[in-house]
Amino acid sequence: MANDVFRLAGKRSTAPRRLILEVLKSESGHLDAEAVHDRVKARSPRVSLATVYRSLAVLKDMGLVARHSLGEDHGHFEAVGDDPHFHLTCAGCGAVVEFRAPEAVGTARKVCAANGFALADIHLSVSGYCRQCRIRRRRKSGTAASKTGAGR
Amino acid sequence: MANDVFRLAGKRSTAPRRLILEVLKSESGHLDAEAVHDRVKARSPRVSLATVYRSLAVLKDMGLVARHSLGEDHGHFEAVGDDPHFHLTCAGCGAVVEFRAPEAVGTARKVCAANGFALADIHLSVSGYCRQCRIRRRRKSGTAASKTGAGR
DNA sequence: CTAGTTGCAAAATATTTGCGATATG
DNA sequence: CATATCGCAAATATTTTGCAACTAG
Repeated sequence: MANDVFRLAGKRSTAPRRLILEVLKSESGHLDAEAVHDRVKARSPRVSLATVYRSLAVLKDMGLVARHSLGEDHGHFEAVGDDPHFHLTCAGCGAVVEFRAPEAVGTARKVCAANGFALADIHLSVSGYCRQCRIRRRRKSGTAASKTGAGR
Repeated sequence: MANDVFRLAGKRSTAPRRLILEVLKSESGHLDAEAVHDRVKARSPRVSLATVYRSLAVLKDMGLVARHSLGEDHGHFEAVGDDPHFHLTCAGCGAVVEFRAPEAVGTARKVCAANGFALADIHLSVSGYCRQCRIRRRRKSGTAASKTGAGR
């Protein structure tokens, strides 16, 4: 199996790490640390949340996992696959739609080159309101300081 | 003066709000909540950090301020100006370079339309390593679980 | 005068870290 | 067997909230 990814990266291949990576690969969605922890605990109850964070950090350093700030709130993690994609999120209900945008990659490369940077990561996330949320929104408009993303 | 932005938005024009907006407009950089608070305290020492957060939320709702997750860590705020721009950040030293990318706006619009979303916000941030940091990096490579952005 | 806004202190959330125990290479 | 990694609990950082006092309209 491709369990040697760790060895090759000079890291140890441990059960928690393998499990976490497996979880992220199977659930193609975007899980936050807590969600990953839940999935992992189902199979290995003694794995701690701290280990999940530490492992995610390692996996990210290895380039196998990406972290996104989807709802502008806390982090979401995702296995890095073959083709890069980005995220469209609904500011109302939090729904997430993935989309491809090769142009964005080109843009990023150009900008990096122009500034002497070595490209590491591209984060393109678009937010808006889905149909449902636009309707809901029309009724109760301008109630109070709503959700900002400034927060929590 | 354009102090009626608040009134027009159905919000009250208060000293803290005016000050915070002014701070963000003058310092064209990207300040985090604490930095904004510091600047504001210099002129009005009794303004609390809580108020800064609450005001930033209001300003963001009004579309006058944007929040970015630049270092992947905590939030940074910026006054929304005339033309939209994006950010290139160095994963090593945290340097931030702004750049324009009208294509990205087009891409975002298309994606929203294709999914029935009403476009609200575009976040394009590219990270990489600047020249200096690439050099620094070559020496001490692969020491341990470094900085992930998973964190703090 | 009334409701939106503030300050303060306490709470909530997300993530990190110290340390002794454990398991990998 | 040496040390990277883990689990646990405690620590940190960031952002939010309850509530009484204040103030803009």
